[in-house]
Amino acid sequence: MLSKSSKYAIRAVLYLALHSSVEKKYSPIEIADAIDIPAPFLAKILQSLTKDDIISSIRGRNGGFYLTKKNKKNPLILVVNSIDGLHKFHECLLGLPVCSDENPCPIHHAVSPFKKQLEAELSNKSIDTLSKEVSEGKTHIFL
Amino acid sequence: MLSKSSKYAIRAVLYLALHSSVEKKYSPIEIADAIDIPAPFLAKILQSLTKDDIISSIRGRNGGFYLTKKNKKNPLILVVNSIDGLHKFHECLLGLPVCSDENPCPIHHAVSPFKKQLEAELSNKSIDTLSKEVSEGKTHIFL
DNA sequence: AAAATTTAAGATAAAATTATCTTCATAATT
DNA sequence: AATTATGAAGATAATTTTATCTTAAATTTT
Ligand code: FES
Ligand code: FES
Repeated sequence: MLSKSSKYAIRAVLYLALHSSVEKKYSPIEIADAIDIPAPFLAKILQSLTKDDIISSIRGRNGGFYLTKKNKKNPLILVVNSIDGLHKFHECLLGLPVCSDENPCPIHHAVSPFKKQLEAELSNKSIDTLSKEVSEGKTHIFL
Repeated sequence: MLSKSSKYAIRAVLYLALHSSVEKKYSPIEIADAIDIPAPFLAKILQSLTKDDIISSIRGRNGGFYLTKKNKKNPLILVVNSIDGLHKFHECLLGLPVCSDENPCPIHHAVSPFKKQLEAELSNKSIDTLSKEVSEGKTHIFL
């Protein structure tokens, strides 16, 4: 469903939402260590998210990746969209060329409501909101 | 979520459930043509399912793949289990090492019920039942 | 017994995804 | 201006998944 890149990205962005600010920036290595994912791969992902203006970065000494207040107001689905594309949420789980209530595959009815709910969840909740759930200990981005 | 192999397998098994019997067997090429997937790849998948006794085959002239009545009584999840393994249904969608209500990731609550329902659907409905829905035109295995 | 047809098995290849490395540009500090 | 720390960009590599091919074994028909 989600690529490994998207998974890493979501966790990294939430990590930045929790800990970073314009004053406190993070290197890919710091983030990767914290959430236990490969650092050079994460670096690539962060670059790509920066290009799409979903996270922020400053290079040079004392530089790093961080989230502005504006960044934190975005819904998390921007991250998935930037990396995997939204079509991931609209594809048939059995690989049929279209997924619709009109031409459902045998598992469409079990699957479709949840694809919609997951997409809605990621679209409606801001990065900020989701990161607060993490800081409150309700959810986790590493174990 | 499901590998391409599993997707192809599910559709091919349902195709066999619909059309095959001990008297009427199908070659990988016939099935692949019918549901529009690559034939040599499907052949491998069918071999593997045969080894796990989920479908039946007879080789030599007039041979082919088919489903016995017993085969049709099995739940479809056997197919997924044989190819991908059931862990697919128990993994965290964000890649955390465990997925549990105790240590949920930020999207666990949106996702977990869906995984359970899908697994239940595939476990409770037999191949026979699901193929009947296809024959009644309620669902589709190709478009 | 020979020929024809079909699955089984294993080797190989292509493509996509995941991961790493190396060099360059940029910014702050000294 | 030189040094140092950092992200950006692009090349490369490893791994996994997907796909194909080739040969062998089995079964029926002739
Ligand atoms: S048609 Fe297969 S999931 Fe909707
Ligand atoms: S913990 Fe992530 S889906 Fe359950």
